Amino acid sequence: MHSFTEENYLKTIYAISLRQDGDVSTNALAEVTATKAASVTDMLRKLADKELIHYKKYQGVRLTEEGERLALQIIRRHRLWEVFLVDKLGFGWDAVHDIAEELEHIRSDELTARLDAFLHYPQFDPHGDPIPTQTGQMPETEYRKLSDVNEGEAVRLMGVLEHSTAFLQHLDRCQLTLGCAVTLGEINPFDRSVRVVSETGQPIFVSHEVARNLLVE
Amino acid sequence: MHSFTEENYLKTIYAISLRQDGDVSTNALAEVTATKAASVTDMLRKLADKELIHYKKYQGVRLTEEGERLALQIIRRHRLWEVFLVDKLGFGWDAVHDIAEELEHIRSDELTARLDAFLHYPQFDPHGDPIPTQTGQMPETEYRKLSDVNEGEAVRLMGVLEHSTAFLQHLDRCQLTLGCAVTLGEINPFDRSVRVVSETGQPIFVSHEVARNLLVE
DNA sequence: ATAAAAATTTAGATAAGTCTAAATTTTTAG
DNA sequence: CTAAAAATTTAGACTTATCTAAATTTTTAT
Repeated sequence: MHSFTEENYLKTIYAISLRQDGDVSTNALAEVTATKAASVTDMLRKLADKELIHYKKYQGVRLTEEGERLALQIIRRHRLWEVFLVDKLGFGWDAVHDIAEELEHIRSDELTARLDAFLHYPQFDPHGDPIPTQTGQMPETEYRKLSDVNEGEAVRLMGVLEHSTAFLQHLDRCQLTLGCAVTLGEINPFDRSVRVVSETGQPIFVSHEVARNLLVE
Repeated sequence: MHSFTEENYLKTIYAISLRQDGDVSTNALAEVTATKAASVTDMLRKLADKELIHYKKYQGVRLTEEGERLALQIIRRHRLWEVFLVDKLGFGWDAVHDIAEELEHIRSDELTARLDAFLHYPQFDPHGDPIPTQTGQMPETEYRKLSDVNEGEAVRLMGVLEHSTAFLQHLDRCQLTLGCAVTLGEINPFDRSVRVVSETGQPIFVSHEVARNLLVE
């Protein structure tokens, strides 16, 4: 079987692949896993031996089919546990990442299936990220960034691109909750900040930095 | 902080201490942890350095106050997760031990407290074992073994001493469920097997081996 | 009381995952 | 196009938890 650490590398390779095209570099992995490039190289050799990644020295890596299957399994478990922590245990959406990071490594298909049923087969986690299916499909979403929406459009907040505690707590303070409907007011041409109006009619000022990290439909 | 492995040793030392008096031997630990005596010795030196156990070479070990506090914390988490797995996810009581063995190592006091509340502060796990309190007290129970009960007495099944899957499944097949009331019929003088009669009037034959591992009140 | 048996510890080795420092390859800029 | 910079890999070392084999201590049985 593969270790806790190997699972984290697979998950990280998948995550980096999503936000760029081409292969994933050693340095990018070192940064995200908070290790040194030399350590990453060692692990890549190991994952390549197990045929979980395609790896050519100096050329970066890409998951094999089996590697991607495993990565999606881990992400599925992570997101299901996040739903559990928020919906059932009442944690804030900004407080669940680290705990889910541990829970995701419990490799029991029956546990995952029962948890899924207990949560009524959720399709999205508390941050709006889609939950991969049992068969390893990542549901497609067609969300736009709030920063790409035009003045006057009415949209609904569906997810976040940034998952840091600081960002999520900022959204809480602004009353920007997933699922809430907002209408775009004028976009400030100087700093591209924007005023949005929530269902309750309350105006909320949103910086471009925040708008770039909010997904809407 | 202490490792996953150190936690398992503490838990094991506590468990062995309960079922014998005097200090716990290296060999006993090696057997339960499925390692070799030499490996146990190494770990004991380490736990002694951290002042989690009292250890004198060749003399066996005993938990310090801090060691016992940690052991009870781990056992508390283990048993709370077992309640979750059985009561909320619908696992059989014979199928939860291994999964709880992994969940117990997630060291978040907030997670444990919220799980406890979500489960409505259970006092016993699915096998009738008491759940240590948040402050590290192991609730006392005054159960007798079914093998010590006299003919004609009416008792209620409250727990098990043996936790193997095989034993628990045997009880399921006999319809011997925790909480069920039974009256003792005659004890066979030859093999000390006993006939018990359940609430429904159904007679159940119980070997001495089984009776020795059933706790009643 | 002492020799044999049992239990325990020590010594030295291994595997996983990490590190630093040095070497190598690839990329970039003039 | 080539030299410097950046990225990556290799070499050698460390830590944790384990092992086997040998040495030591304790217990047991005569």
